[in-house]
Amino acid sequence: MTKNVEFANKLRLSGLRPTKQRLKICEVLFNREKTFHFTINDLAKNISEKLNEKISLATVYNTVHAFKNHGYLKEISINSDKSYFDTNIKHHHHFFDEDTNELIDCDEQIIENPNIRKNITGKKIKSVEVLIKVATDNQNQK
Amino acid sequence: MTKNVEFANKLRLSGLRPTKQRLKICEVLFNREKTFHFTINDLAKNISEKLNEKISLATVYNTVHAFKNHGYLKEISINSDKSYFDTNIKHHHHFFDEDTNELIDCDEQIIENPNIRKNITGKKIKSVEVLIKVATDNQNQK
DNA sequence: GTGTGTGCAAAAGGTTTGCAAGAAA
DNA sequence: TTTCTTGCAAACCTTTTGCACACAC
Repeated sequence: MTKNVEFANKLRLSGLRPTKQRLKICEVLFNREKTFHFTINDLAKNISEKLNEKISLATVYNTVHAFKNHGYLKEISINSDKSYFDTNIKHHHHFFDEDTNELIDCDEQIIENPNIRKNITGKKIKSVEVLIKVATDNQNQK
Repeated sequence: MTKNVEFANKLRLSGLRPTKQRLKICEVLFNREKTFHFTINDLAKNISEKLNEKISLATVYNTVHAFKNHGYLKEISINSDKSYFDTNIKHHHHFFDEDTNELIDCDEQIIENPNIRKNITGKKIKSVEVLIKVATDNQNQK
C-alpha cells in the first residue's frame, strides 16, 4: 500500500483531496500493468468485487470525470450507449472487436497517424482518433 | 414527388414495406444536396417542422435502425450521450467542432487513410474511422 | 471551522419494448 | 388473411442533480 502515498500526493498536486473513495478508485484503476478500458458500471462493479466495498455511483461518476479533466484518464469514442474510459493517456489508437466488444490499444507503430492535408480555418486540432472495427469474417455486419 | 416512387422501389428491394412514415423519412433524409448529420431527435423535429406531421418516436427509431442495417445510413462515433447518423454512406472521415458541436465530412483527399501495419489475427477489418476534434485555440480543453 | 466531497434518492435524458390497432402484401 | 408496421405508454439504462451529512485541510 505504499502506492497510496504516491496517489495521494498526485491528487493533492492537482487540487483534488485524497479521500478514501478516490484512493480506492486509484487503486483499482492504476494498480495494474495493463491498460484498463472500462465503463463507469464496470468500474463500480470492479470496486465492489475486488475491494469488497461499495462507493456510491454518483461518487464514481464525479471521480472519473475529475480524473479525466485532470488528464489521468481518456474518454474513448465508440458507437455506444455508454461512455468508455481508458487508463492509457498516451496518444494511441484502437481496434474494436465487434464480436466480443473488446477494445484493443495500439500505438503509432501499428496504426500510423493519418495525414491531414487541410484543417478547419481558425480552429486548432485537439485530438486525432482512429478507430478500426474488426469482426470474424463470416459474420453479418451489424 | 416522383422521387417517392424511387424510394418505394428501393425500400421494397430491401424487403422493407414502403409505408407512409418511411417514405416521409426518406424525403427528409435523402431529398437534399448536402450530407445530413443528425440525431434521432433532430430528425423527429425536422419531420414535424418541414412536413408539419408527427411520426411516433418509436417509429423513427425503428426506421433509422432499419435504414442503417440496410446500408442507407451510417452511425458515427463521437463521445456523446446520443447517437449521430450520417446520410453519407461513402467511406469518409470527420472533423468535430467542439465549439459548435458540428460534424464536418471530409474525404480521403483531406484526411488520408491511416496505414495499418498489423491487424488482429483472424479478424477482418470492417471499418476505419478517423475523428479529428477541433476547437478555437484559446479555449479550455474539455 | 470552512470548504470540499460523499451518498442517497429522485430526476432527467435517450433508447427500447410490449402490445393492440392499422396498413401492406 | 397473413404478416409487417405503427403508436403509445411504460420500462430501462446511463448520467446528472439537490441536499444533508461527513471528512480533509
